[in-house]
Amino acid sequence: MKDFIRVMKALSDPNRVKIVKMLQHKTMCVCEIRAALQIAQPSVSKHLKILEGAGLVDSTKDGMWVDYHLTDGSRTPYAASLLGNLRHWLEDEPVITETVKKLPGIRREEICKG
Amino acid sequence: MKDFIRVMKALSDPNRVKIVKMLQHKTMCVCEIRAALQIAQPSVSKHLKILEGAGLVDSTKDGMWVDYHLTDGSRTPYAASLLGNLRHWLEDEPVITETVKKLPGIRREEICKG
DNA sequence: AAAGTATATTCTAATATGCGAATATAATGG
DNA sequence: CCATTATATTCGCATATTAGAATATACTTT
Repeated sequence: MKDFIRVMKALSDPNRVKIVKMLQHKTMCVCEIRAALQIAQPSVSKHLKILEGAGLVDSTKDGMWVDYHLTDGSRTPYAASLLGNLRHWLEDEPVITETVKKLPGIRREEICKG
Repeated sequence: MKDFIRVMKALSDPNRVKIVKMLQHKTMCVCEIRAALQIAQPSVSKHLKILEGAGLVDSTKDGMWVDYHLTDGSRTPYAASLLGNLRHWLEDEPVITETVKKLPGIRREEICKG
């Protein structure tokens, strides 16, 4: 039950859903996500921690950066199922398509340092 | 997005998940649900309203009683998918099996009037 | 109509959540 | 070691959520 609730709660916030949808396109570091969502860096870190706790995303250290990427959902069937469904769900949602449209223009070398 | 978030939020509360799992077994009125969950009646009504708003449950008036039952999920693909998955998810969860075990002993003719 | 029962709504308190500023930690480069 | 940059954590505030008591509404029965 705890695992299920954690996944539901993690996906109950629009910013976290946007993060998942963005990570479907590419691995991103915190400041790239921050630039895409236009919210404060600590907020991004906290959202990522919640997504990580639910087994939806995972992180890899890359020098100064921390790369966040979707998991394969192996931790819980709930994470696996939702991640699978979210591949096609919300694809036509304006808020999502607009966010995804920004992604090619967001590269850490240019965006960060600020 | 709104519809998706509504379904996730609706299923982010243990009592509401229990309600869904109980309704998989039978249609129930408010006071039956109240007896099964051991929470106040207004709390049950509010949980049901949230589940209804998410397209997960529906209600039918039956004289003095209001029967609540699961929907067919036709309102949103999110409701449909989650209702389908919840048919098998959490089946072995202790909190759920114990709640479901009570159901045969809970009948409105005996439980209500209190 | 009046009384009784089931459900919904309102109100208030306790807790949880989301946000950003300030601060702490970790890694890189001079 | 010191400065810089990326990320994490802490803190305080505003809002949302959940719970139950009190109240309102709807239906049934007499």
